[in-house]
Amino acid sequence: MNSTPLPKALTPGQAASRAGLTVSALHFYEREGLISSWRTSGNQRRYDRAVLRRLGVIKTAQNLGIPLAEIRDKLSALHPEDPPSRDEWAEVASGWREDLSERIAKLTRLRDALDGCIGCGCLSASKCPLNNPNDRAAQRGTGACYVEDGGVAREDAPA
Amino acid sequence: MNSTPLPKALTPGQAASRAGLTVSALHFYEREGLISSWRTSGNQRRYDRAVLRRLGVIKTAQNLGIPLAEIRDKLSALHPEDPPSRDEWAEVASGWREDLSERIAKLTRLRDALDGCIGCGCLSASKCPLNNPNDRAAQRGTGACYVEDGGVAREDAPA
DNA sequence: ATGGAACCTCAACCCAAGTTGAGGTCAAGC
DNA sequence: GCTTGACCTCAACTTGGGTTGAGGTTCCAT
Repeated sequence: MNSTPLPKALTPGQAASRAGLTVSALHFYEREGLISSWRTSGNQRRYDRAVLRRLGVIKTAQNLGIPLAEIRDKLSALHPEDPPSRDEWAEVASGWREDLSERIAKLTRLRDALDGCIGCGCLSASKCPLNNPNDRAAQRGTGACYVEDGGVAREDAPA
Repeated sequence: MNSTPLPKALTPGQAASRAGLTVSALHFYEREGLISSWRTSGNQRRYDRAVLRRLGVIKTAQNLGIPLAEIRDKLSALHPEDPPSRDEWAEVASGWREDLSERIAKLTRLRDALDGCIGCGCLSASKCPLNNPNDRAAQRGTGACYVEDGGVAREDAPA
């Protein structure tokens, strides 16, 4: 049962092309502790097939905008090595999902604000929720950062 | 009507704090051609109040994830100096809006894929649309990049 | 047994978007 | 008239996510 047609190990080139990455990126990830490999007698890297899963997770998370350092942490929290259990993965993925949802919500708020502004030529008007050209925001702490975390255009309720 | 309480020019410190930025960022933006200033007899920068609008646009666009170089291009296409017309602004903003919508759509697709995966413990399964652990993607050109532009989980239709 | 592809290490470089620091000037209040 | 804080320039540094290149080795097919 060990004579499967699937090779047990991947060379760097195979791993890279299958993962849609470059070999240098693989080296980089290894240096950064995101993946691991072993060496042949000739000092060449070999990757377990499971590395493809890991690389998939890494790419996905990067797509989500998660920095590598956090990916590494989550990944290493998951398991010292080898396949994560469903529960472990679910927990990590749920965290990322929340993250994602927040980012979607933020972008959506931005888009709504932008929609309003497109119609109203708001940029030069005095009440643009994106923009605040009129200094009133200066009263609210440092900077007129309406569009930062948590909401756009909360210009009402100054009290 | 010219004795308004509003000062006609802003010092770097004022501009920075009103815009919610640092003075060094203002310098940087000026070097990069995103904003402009004039100098006092003592070589200190002064900013027109309109710079706050510009900085607002810049921050907004950055929030949208637009790189400074593109912001600069759009901004300079708008007008050599001074207030953009409503139409000009509308055009730029519409472009950004589309951009934003695309990004929202992409993140939403990702989230949906992630949702599926959380439920199914997919990471270790062989058909994860986020992840593609099973090498089949290697058949489709370079790399198993399901989650890139245009869709997630197009694993069907291999022909 | 040899030529070329794929691999190795290590250091240097790249980009964006700024920040930090040194060394010097300007402006305002007491 | 001096101190203090805001300002000036210029160069170097930072972080993140890698890429590029030099110089050398290994593997595989012919």
